Amino acid sequence: MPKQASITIDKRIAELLKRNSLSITDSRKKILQLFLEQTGALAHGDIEKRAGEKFDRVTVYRTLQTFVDKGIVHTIPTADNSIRYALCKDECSEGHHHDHHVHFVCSTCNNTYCLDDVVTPEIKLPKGYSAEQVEVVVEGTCKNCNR
Amino acid sequence: MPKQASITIDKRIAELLKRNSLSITDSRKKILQLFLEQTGALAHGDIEKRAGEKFDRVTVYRTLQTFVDKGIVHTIPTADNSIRYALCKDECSEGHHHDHHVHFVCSTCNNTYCLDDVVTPEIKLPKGYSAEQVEVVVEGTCKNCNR
DNA sequence: TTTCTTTTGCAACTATGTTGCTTTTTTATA
DNA sequence: TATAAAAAAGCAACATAGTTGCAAAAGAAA
Repeated sequence: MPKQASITIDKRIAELLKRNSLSITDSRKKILQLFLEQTGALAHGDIEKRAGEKFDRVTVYRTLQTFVDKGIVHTIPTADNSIRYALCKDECSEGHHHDHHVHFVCSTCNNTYCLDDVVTPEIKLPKGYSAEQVEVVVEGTCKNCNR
Repeated sequence: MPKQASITIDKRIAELLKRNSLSITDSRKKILQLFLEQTGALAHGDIEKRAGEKFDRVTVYRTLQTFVDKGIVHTIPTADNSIRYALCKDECSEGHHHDHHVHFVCSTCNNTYCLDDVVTPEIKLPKGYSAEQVEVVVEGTCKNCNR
């Protein structure tokens, strides 16, 4: 990786953390880097592994929780009961996620993607029910695996 | 409960198990009864509690897994990472779930419902992606809690 | 009833997630 | 840039969730 690029990413990360009044620490930098380096979503386990056993499990849990609280990442529910995390777009703010896109789980490569351009549809509910949030998870084959 | 009604339910349960070539056992009967007795979905923990500590944890896990495999119940992913189970409608068969309805989680009473009459919408995916299944979970306030 | 098959319960284990507390790191400020 | 206050990390211990192998028990079939 060229030095220039990593400086840029470092700056981006530092700004992101400052904007959310979070201390700039190794674990937070590393975990954010993992998210920036890749397109898909990450499960807690992925992060633990990819961080190279450098951080305590508890630190990873707490860091992810902090990121969710601050609106930096959002969670994606999946059928296999393993929460995945993905970076939020800019519209998310503390305590208020605007996560109106569809999520896609590839059954071949098992990656999870945010389809940021696919908005969740309106759901017409029966009388008496009112919706606060709509989660759509599509399972299928992704771009790469379909080739 | 009138005796007549419970005989009917017992018969229904026995038939359901036979149809799926499953032995008729206490735990299976009891767990199916829990599902039939209530409108919402059940999490593993709910079942363990409501079965009155009569069965081993392992038995409950295995029973639920068997029911999922046979297409008797289906799972509902939720944002809090706790899989919930609900009875399938008749169209489901072994190894092949036809679970095209929307699920609703009430943020007040925390119950999960199958909205059998609300079908999942078509999702237009970006080029290269193909869908096998679409899961829609709506969070909001249910009929009872909105009153 | 007896035999064969299926299911259960138990024990032990792995994985996942949480909490309290101490030490270390970061930040703000002098 | 040294230092005090605040925040975060690490550790230990615990709690919950889920899995596996195996022997005992229950169900099905004859």
